[in-house]
Amino acid sequence: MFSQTVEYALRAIVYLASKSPQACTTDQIAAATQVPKPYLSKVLQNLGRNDIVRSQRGIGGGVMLVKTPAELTILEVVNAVEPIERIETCPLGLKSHGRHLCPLHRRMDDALASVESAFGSTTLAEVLNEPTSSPPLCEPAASLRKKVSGKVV
Amino acid sequence: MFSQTVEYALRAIVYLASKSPQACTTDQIAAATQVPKPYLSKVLQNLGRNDIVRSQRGIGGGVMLVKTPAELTILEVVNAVEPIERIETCPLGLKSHGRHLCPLHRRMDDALASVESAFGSTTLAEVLNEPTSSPPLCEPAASLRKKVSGKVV
DNA sequence: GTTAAATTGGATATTGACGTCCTGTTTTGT
DNA sequence: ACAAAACAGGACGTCAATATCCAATTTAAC
Repeated sequence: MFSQTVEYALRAIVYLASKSPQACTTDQIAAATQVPKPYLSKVLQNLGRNDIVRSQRGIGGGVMLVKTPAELTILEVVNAVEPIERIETCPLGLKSHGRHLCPLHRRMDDALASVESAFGSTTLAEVLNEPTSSPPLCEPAASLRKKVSGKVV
Repeated sequence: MFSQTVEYALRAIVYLASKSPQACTTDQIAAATQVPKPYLSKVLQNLGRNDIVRSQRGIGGGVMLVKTPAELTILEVVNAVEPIERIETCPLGLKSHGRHLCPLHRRMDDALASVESAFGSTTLAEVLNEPTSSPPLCEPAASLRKKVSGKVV
């Protein structure tokens, strides 16, 4: 139900949030999130155009969050790469229904609303700070440092 | 977020439920639901293979629901054409996470679960019987009969 | 200034979703 | 038996999502 692109974008943002406000290179993010690097760069470009991340070219450059993890919600990220399209009007174009959805589309839109609400009320900070035995993107005990192209960060 | 195919399948099933236990032709359903007829026939074939509908060839034949509208949930229809895939294990394949999802995927799966739950607890009968000013698939006042290829049913 | 690091953008596969069309098969009514 | 109604299935076309690759551009460090 969620596209691969959404999954990739969220992984990248979670990683960036964990490093925030530091900038990270596409290589770093790709290694940590297991997203194909060439495609990740497209996803990050997209996130850049939608003002979720900011990028800096050249040596020492990379990508960083525009907002703080506490200010950024999952919904903003999802809507940047693949907007959740609520059902506003009757998909059959029945004029008389107007803004009033039929019971079927009412329920479909309710489902969309619940997803939107859940994602909109969760910040990246909440995701990162939640006490858990499974920290996002990494093995609980072992650090990922060794895996990141031998470069210790 | 919901595919076109899911939308089409649900429209067709709602229509069939409204005529249940009568059989309807693909032409009838296509006209009432505004789904392209050739594609609708594929969707209905699919619903047939998944035992949601049963079809009868020849004159007077058509497609009908296998269950009664009261026994059939929206979820069953959705899962027949495009199963809601819950996130069971860590998409990054982190062994140590095992069945325990990280906070990010926990929240994504929670969203899926809420959709699954909402769809699973709603029967077609409930959709049809809900008091509303916008009955499913048709204009509130005018009947659709005149539109259905001139054949009064 | 030159070089190396890093993103940007364009061009190009590949795959599945969406959609169409045609032929074959089953069934009913005459 | 024949004709018409109706679904079944395969072949095909189109387009967007996914993914890759390469050349161009920016930037920091020496």
